[in-house]
Amino acid sequence: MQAGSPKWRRRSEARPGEIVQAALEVFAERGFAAAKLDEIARRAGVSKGALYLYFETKEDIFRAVVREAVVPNIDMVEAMLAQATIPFPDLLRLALARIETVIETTRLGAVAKLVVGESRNFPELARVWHDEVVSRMLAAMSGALERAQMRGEVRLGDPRLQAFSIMGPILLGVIWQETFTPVGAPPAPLKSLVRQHGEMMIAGLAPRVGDPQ
Amino acid sequence: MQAGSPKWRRRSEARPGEIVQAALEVFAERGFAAAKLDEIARRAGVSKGALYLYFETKEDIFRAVVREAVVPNIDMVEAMLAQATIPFPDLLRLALARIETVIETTRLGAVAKLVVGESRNFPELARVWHDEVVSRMLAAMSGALERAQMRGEVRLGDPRLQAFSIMGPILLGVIWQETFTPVGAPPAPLKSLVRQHGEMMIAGLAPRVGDPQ
DNA sequence: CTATTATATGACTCGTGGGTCAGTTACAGA
DNA sequence: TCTGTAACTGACCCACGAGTCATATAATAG
Repeated sequence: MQAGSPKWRRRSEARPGEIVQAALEVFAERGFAAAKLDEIARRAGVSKGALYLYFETKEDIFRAVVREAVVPNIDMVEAMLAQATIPFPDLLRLALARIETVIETTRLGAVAKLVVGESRNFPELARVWHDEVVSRMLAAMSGALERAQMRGEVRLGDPRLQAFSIMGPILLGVIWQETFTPVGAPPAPLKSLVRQHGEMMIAGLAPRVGDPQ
Repeated sequence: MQAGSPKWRRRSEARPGEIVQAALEVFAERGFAAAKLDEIARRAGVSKGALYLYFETKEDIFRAVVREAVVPNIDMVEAMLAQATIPFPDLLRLALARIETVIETTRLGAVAKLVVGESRNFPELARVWHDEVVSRMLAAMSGALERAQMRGEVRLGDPRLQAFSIMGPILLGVIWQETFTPVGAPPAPLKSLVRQHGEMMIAGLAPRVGDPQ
């Protein structure tokens, strides 16, 4: 054994983050049940035992993945949608572009698919995802729509349902990409999908002639 | 032991269907990995060994579930969308109403969620679902849109992307119902969602003034 | 009634992987 | 250099559940 290179190093600061990062990859690739702790440990560059220095259980690691990987990205979009000074069509175009960027630069899609797939077995996780991600996004979007309705920029209707109409195709695109493209389906071109959908929604949401203020 | 009531009966005709039915329930509740063959057997009223008289493996049962539970419903919607004589807005309203009925009267939503969740571990299953369900639905919808564009009833644009815009919110509604409603989120009112989304899409798809034929 | 066979049982095997822990190593402080 | 201890290892344990098979029973034919 060479004296110069230690077998391992003590790095208690950096470990948790590295483990979460490795776990994100493995969970995204295999799903919760099929992800093996040995593989997470290997990719994080530690032994399996080391995982238990920082996390209680496999489920605990899963929770950390969801919280750390996603929640930070939501604040940004939320803040953007809260801006009241921009005409709705422009606001929608901006928000959609931002969402598109987040999807393309993070593993958000994979995590979303993961949460949906495992929600039955981990209801608490579904609750976290709902409260900290989906619900906030939907509330921000509904809020913007409601204000736009009051200004007469958007036709009257349940703003929550309108928000569903806006967000739905994006979810479909993400799920398509994560689920069907890997098995040979033609890819869902997220960029043009978001753009065309946005323009269609702007047209579909435009107030009808003769609508009351 | 009483002579009058046999411990079990030979019912080789009815078994496979009963097993598939039971498996659908258990898979929908637990996901593939967490579903136990013992429980499927119990709900089907047989022993675990009997499952292997009719199916090779657990995966085999999963496949049978997907094929039997869903595929028959697709033909109907596909045929409806192929009708060329109806003005597009009416056609869309009819098709959406039909889809809504299928979702409400079958476990299609649960199976969809299941396939999405397990697609990484069972790519062949994702392929079956894509080829026999999603792709066909999308093709039927795109076809109707393309014909409507040629008749000048719908604004020009990539019909496949327009189909994504139409189908996306429905998927979102279904996933919402299967994922978040069980953990305390407000339900996604599928009926009104579909209706409002349909009207919005009809408005958003209407040809712009001055568009070429 | 008896023999035969298809159908069904349930105790069993065995691979797998989450979780444990006795021992090892890095490193800080004296 | 010599501890003390926090950080880390990896062989091990054991619960779990998919899949097997020797045995048992229902149905059927002769």
